[in-house]
Amino acid sequence: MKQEQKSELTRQLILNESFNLFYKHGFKATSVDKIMNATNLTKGAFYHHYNSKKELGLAVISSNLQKRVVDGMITPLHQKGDALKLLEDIFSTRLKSFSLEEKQHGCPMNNLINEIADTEVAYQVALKAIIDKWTTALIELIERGKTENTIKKDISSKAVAIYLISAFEGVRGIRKLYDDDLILNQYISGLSFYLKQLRA
Amino acid sequence: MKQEQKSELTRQLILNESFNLFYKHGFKATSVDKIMNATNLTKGAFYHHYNSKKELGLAVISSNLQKRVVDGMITPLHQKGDALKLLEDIFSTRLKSFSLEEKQHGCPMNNLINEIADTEVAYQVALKAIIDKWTTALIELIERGKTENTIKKDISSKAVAIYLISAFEGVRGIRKLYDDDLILNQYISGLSFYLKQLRA
DNA sequence: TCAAAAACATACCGACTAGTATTTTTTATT
DNA sequence: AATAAAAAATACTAGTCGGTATGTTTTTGA
Repeated sequence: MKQEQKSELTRQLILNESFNLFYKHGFKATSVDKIMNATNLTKGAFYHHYNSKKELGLAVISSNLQKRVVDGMITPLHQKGDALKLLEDIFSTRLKSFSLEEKQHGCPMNNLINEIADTEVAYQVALKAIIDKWTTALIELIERGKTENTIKKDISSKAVAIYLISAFEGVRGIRKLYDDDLILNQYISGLSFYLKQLRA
Repeated sequence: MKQEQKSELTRQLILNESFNLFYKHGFKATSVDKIMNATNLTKGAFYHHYNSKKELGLAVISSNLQKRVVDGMITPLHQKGDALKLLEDIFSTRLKSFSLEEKQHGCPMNNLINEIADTEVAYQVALKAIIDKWTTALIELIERGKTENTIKKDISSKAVAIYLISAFEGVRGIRKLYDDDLILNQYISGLSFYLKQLRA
């Protein structure tokens, strides 16, 4: 195999195992040793491809984490159809589709935001980039709804976007405390009412 | 000084310094050594009063953390006056009143929820107790609004409570990513619209 | 084929971790 | 004042942490 390909493959392996371990045990609680143990490689390999754990954290955020949010929450926003219905579908369907593990461990992005965003500006910037992307896409869809006369024109698209994201990330944290989905159903019910009120 | 009083004073000192350090640097990143350094006492004193770091964590949650939420978000709910106005005041006023540090470091409870709630059932239970208290108090106020005909009767009080808490905790995390209050203003605007729609 | 470079392995470093064992100091009781 | 008990200090353990230095193996290009 070509050297470059092999390198890329190793980096991807490290990234994926890191993402999983960061998600399950948190960033600080996951050591480089544990990550490399999961890859069946050694520390020497790690520090050949990355200069520090911090650099790895940033790479996980801007590749794995970003892709996850884009695929799950942003790309679906570009579908055709009634804007409000789309919003309700995406936010509630995604929540319902989560595995038990994903419910217990919450949102990988929100976890990182709350664990490490206030320890390093670099983490802040990387995570902000994802939230900004998400916000922008939401605003676009809400604006479309306004031009199509399905969404009230006197509300702030950005305020709605922020409120939607906040509630979604918030409930994914709170769900960690419970061992059933009641709280998610309450959230969905609350979301549903909220979106209804936005209809023109 | 009486022995019992001194003991209690020391425990309080440890609890308060722990809360501050957990808040600023996270639970895992705060070692027992660092805590005891902040108290100007030694490790021997710590393990005389607490059996483990985990026990300390639980004590911080059910004393400092609980008190903070009760004082800041629950007790104010029992005031007289229009229920919806009360809700808007409490959720937005509190947000605006936060210091720069409190904006940068987010919500102490939400931080812990996202950092350690999925690592130990005991943490889950302790944190859940706070959220349940908060939810119950919110539901009571919303129910009062219904009986006073200021809040629509066909909405689920619990769903509204959960949605309010979720959005509040969510935005406190997201605010960490930014260095200004724009996001908070967007949230407040979103909240304001949401509450308006609940009015009977 | 051969040397340079890249990929990875091994062994190690000093700093830090939660927790323990033991001793000294302070307080309370008689 | 003597004694016991509580509070706190000191010194330590075995293990983990991120990171480095230096090997060995594999791949590459001439």
